[in-house]
Amino acid sequence: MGASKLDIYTDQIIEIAAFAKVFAHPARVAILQYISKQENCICNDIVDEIGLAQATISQHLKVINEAGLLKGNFEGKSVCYCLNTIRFKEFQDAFNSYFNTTQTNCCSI
Amino acid sequence: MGASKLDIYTDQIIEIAAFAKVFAHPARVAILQYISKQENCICNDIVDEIGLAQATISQHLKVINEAGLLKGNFEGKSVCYCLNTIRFKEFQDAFNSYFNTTQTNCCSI
DNA sequence: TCGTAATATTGCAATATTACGATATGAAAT
DNA sequence: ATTTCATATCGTAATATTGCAATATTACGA
Repeated sequence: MGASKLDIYTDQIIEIAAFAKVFAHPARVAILQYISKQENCICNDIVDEIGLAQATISQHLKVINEAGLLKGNFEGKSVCYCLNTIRFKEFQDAFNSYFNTTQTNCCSI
Repeated sequence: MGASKLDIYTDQIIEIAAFAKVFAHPARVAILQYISKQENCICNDIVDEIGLAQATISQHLKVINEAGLLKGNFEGKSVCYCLNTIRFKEFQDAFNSYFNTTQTNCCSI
């Protein structure tokens, strides 16, 4: 096979995995970090910064956008991609919620 | 292609991506959650709980273990896998550190 | 020692991801 | 209107991941 069996997991677990997937590639981690630092973030800047082809960056941006992590002006020549900080905080909260409820020790070795 | 270009990223970014990859599959998220709840966690219990084949679970456990997230008794018939809470906390701290330094807003749309 | 129970490894098929060149699109400038 | 610039999409090749059956390993008990 190769496809994930999604029907056997709870919604919370699927959400965490989906969130983690966004960060599971260094290009996307780097892109998010870069976007948060810039006043005006257009794709070509990111291309120069990260060192991947424009098509590849655009593809990663799509993944980030589909996760709801972008906002801004998507039209015209001077696109301004920005981090959706509210959504970003949702990610952080979901991770922390998962981490904080998954720390019980089961044995003392 | 298909392989990641790792040489163009900082160590922090590669670490975050590697950490996220562990959680990027619902089976591993579920396994970690399950392990943390049990007194004695042996693989067969997990197989029954998660609903994947024993070989598949074992494979996911290997990924989790290679990330340093397991500890316990790995020998004999009655293995006891436990969550390495110290390492787990390292993951949480790395994520939070990344999240907290990546929240600056770049435009006000 | 032999069998058994529990877990790991191997090999393979199906699918997903990553990367990039080529091309399309869309808005602004000329 | 045409060109230009910035970004998106398409097509495709390379690689990675997921899942499982079959088999190997390993420790314990009879």
